[in-house]
Amino acid sequence: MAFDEQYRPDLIEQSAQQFWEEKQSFKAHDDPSREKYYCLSMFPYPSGRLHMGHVRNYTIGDVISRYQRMLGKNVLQPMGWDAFGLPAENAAIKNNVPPAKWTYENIDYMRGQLKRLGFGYDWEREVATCHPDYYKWEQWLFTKLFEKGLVYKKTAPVNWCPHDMTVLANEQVIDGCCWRCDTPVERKEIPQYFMKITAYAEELLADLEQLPGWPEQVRTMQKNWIGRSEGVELSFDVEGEPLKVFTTRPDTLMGVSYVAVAPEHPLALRAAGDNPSLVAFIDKCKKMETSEAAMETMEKEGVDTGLRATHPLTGEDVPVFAANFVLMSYGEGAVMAVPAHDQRDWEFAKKYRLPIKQVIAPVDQDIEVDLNEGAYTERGILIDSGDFNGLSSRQALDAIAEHLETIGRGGKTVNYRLRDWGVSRQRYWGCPIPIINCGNCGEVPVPEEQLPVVLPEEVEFDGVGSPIKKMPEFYKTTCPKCGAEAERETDTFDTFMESSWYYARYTCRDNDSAMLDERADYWLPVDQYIGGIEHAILHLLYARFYHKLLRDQGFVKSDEPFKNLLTQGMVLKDGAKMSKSKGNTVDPQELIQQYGADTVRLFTMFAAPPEQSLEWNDSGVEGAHRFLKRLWAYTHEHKPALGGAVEVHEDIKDARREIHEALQQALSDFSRYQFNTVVAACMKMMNTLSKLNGNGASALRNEAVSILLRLLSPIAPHTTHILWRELGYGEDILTAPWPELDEAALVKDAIDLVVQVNGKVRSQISVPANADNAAIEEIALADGKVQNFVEGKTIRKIIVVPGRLVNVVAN
RNA sequence: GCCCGGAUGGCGAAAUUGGUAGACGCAAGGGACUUAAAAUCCCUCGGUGGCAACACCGUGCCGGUUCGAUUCCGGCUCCGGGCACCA
Repeated sequence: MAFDEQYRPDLIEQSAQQFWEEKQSFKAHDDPSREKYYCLSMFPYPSGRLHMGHVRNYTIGDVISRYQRMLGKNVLQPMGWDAFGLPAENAAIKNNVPPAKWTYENIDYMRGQLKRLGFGYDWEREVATCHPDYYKWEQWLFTKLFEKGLVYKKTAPVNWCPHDMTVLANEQVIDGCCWRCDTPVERKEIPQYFMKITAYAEELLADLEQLPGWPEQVRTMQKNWIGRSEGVELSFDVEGEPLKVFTTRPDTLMGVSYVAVAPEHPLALRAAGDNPSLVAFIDKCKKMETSEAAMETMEKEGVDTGLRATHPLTGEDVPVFAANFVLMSYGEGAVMAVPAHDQRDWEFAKKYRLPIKQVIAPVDQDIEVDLNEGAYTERGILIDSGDFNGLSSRQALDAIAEHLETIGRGGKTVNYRLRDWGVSRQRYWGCPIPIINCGNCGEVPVPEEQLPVVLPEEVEFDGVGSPIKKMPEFYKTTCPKCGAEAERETDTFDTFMESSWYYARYTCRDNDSAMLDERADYWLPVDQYIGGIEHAILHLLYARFYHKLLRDQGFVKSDEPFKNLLTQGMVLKDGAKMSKSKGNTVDPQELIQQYGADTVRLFTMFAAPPEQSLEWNDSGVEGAHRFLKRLWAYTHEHKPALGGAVEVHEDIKDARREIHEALQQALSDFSRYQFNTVVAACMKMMNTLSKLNGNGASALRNEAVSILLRLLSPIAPHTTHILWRELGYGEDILTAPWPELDEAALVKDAIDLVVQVNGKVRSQISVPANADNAAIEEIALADGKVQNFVEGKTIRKIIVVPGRLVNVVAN
């Protein structure tokens, strides 16, 4: 294209993209002889159009990919679609279009948007999780895990709308009611499949230590989520049967004044038979939402079941309550309560007038314990605890655990907050669970040769239940074991299943005979994973779990899928996360049309550091565009004369130092992925260039423009691609070497220092670059302003921070 | 409720290891160019007082450590994310 005087992003970007397309610039080669770099951004749900969160995520990923490529790495940057999910079903009802059609159309549109933004993806590796070629292998792995015993079935609660007769997602429950018909939602226990993630709890926790490239906050969140706690499991005796409880405070065992069980605990259900108030309470608990947030914020209530539990050590009887705060899914669904030493138990005991018995006294005898004000929750010394009196809490843990073990009533154990992963969904638009239910053989996994179990895409979708549950042609089949008539499972998988292994499938998505092959071990682990902080726990934990499953299946050797993690901050608008459901999205399409992809990319990188949340504001885009126009106009007007070494003439010495100082900042900020200040450094460079004149200006201009274009190329790849060629620097900036700093350019003859008196800035001095501390102190004290401030005072100390400041302490 | 973050000019932000708070940009005001406008270029730009030199105050709030704190420690406030079926 002609080197137009006008900056024309539409033409520039089309031309650059065509060049990359023809050269297949971003096709990744499986070349074990080269050092690889796998850069992955979390794939999008194809909701219809890109939003600014996507643009930010994918720009960060693309900048890193292009940067690593210029450092010489063999880069893989793929893209795909997390294509199953609830929104497609909602759209299907709203627009009367089948979920598959809606999804594939969205994918086509959004792919076009990603291409328009110039992201360097290897599109040959694109995956869509709703395609049978993809989910076949997920089904296959599930059957293998079923055979290994890592999958099991049990009943678990779902949100149930009794009016629509349908299962609701937590998101579809608004203030305890159905979002469509406003009917109060109920809990319903139904059989569902679970993956034994708890079998990997210890490893998932321990391996967090292997992830120094992850943000500390994410590792902390995962650690807390897994929630390992060491304690004691012990059993009370209820009507001759053991009732197991777990406690992290066995030292308080002698202070138990009641035991509480979950409302759906078998004991509570049994006791309810002849107790109307208990029946009413259990019924009331069934009306609760299933989300933890709802459970934890509601008022703590309970009802005496009338049962008595015999204390394992004292033999005393204490009441058994059914309580709404006890979770059936955590531990054994039962807890012992010590009101004197646990605040929640204390509040409950006050409410129901239960005894509060102190058994722990503070080590420091000056501390007063007032159990009328609240529980004493610190550790201390045991009192009123029989044989254990006088022991410290720590000693008591061992002593009591040992004693329980001797009498066969319990012992030390480890408990996790982490629960097994329920993967059944009673929805249509998901991957069918590959199980056949046979009257003779029970649950039978679908044999490999019959996979995939394909989800029918041509369906009537009315929103009342999943259409495949009403399609005999789908669910009627024969048992693979005995040949009898049998029915397929009609539930589908949680969509987190698909997003837990897509990163691995990109490495070999053309393999139609195996889930993964040896290419996975070349590319994996992912060197840099980039995505929203909202995925800090669930998605990232499931993907880590899956990686270990894949490893144990022999597909990969690494223990962890993502070596480095960058959690992108959210793009907010009006103080809240931009999302379709909140209706506060900004459509990047208009901005791209008005300013071009490079402006949108540049502004997105400039607006905030990647990890910080970004409050969206349209103004400011203009500034990024102005910068690119300036760059274009400048290089058009001063086409640098190529060749020849830089002659460091006195006229341009300061300018060259400024250029290299900016380069130094840019190089360092690139390496720590802080792109906003990379852009700032480039702008500074441009400012220096605009003022450049005098002897040697032309050669410096040549050097500086070449540096600037290369620094900017990962961020604004189209503009820099065209300029690199038009100015004659080379054929393809993608293959240019990364710029290098000239340390000699940074050298200064004199250094400006700030002089403080008692920590307040009072003056500035200039000292020779080679001055020692004594000389600096002398110059500082000789300064007139400093003398004014120290007059009449005694100088106590002088602190010299080389290259920065002098602080004179005087009083 | 529990876990994890965040808060700096009118706005987005910078300050890499405790060392000049506000780099870079936006907006605003003033000026140049122009018949005019746009574009572009130049100047000013945290607050208060002052003609000025300069002084005092200032990084959500209260307190602490230090010669020196946006940065470290203790206690709050407000906002955001997650809480297992949104993805």
